[in-house]
Amino acid sequence: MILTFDFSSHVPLYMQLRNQIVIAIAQGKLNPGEKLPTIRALAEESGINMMTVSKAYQMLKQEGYIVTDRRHGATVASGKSVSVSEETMKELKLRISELRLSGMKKEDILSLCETLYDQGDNV
Amino acid sequence: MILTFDFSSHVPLYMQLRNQIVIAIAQGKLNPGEKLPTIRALAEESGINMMTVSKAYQMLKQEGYIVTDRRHGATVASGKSVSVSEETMKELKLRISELRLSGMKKEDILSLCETLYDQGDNV
DNA sequence: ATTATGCATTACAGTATATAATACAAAGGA
DNA sequence: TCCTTTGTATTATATACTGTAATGCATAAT
Repeated sequence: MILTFDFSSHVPLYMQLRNQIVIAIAQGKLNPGEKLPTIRALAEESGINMMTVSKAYQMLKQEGYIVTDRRHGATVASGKSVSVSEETMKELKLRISELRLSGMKKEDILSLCETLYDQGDNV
Repeated sequence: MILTFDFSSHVPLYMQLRNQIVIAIAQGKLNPGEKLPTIRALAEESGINMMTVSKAYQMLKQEGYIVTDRRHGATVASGKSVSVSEETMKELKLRISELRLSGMKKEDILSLCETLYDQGDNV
């Protein structure tokens, strides 16, 4: 998994990391049961602090995306116990509104959404 | 236009205000050429600081959603000079990924997106 | 025993956020 | 002309968040 960070973004690093992992799971680049890098390894590899990575892992764990074991590290959760948050819906509505105001046609927006979804099908 | 703010959210107030105005424009609740409340009026009405409202207006102006006149206040921009930002695309991908991981079917997700889009058609 | 793991704690510096008070230039109304 | 309203700018302050750093702990496999 290739991780990229935008240090000038207003989105915190731990959130950027969390988001990339969520997308990676949805895209099948990380599969249920698969082990994630250890906090220390990911921190060193990415050049960001261990606690920052830990924050992302705690968030993913709390959301049900991963499970952690004090000994075996973190693994991708198997079930679909993830519930849709209120923020997810709000953000989706916002982004579709932005696309609409940019002049995109309805069909084009829906095609875009479909494409983004399909990227999770073992591309 | 009814404005609501979540003071416990990690999303800044000025961003919450900006988002609500963008959605209102997309939904046709604010039409091109229509006047927005003055900064002072909106601040007092919402109970948030004038400068916080000003930040939201400056952001909307910079993005091309509104135009401001030192005398006549702020009005909704007419043209579709708004361009899609990189963040918009990233967020859209993220939220669709989250919906997918929640177990929602592709058709349901696309239906949801369509519904959110259609809410801009003079509901 | 040793080691690696997630996790916790404490401290620190930097940045962002929100508020507050004050003021300014522009433009319309009285 | 004088006053008011407008967006905008400045300065200051308090608070919270973010990221880093160092250190340690309980757990469990080796």
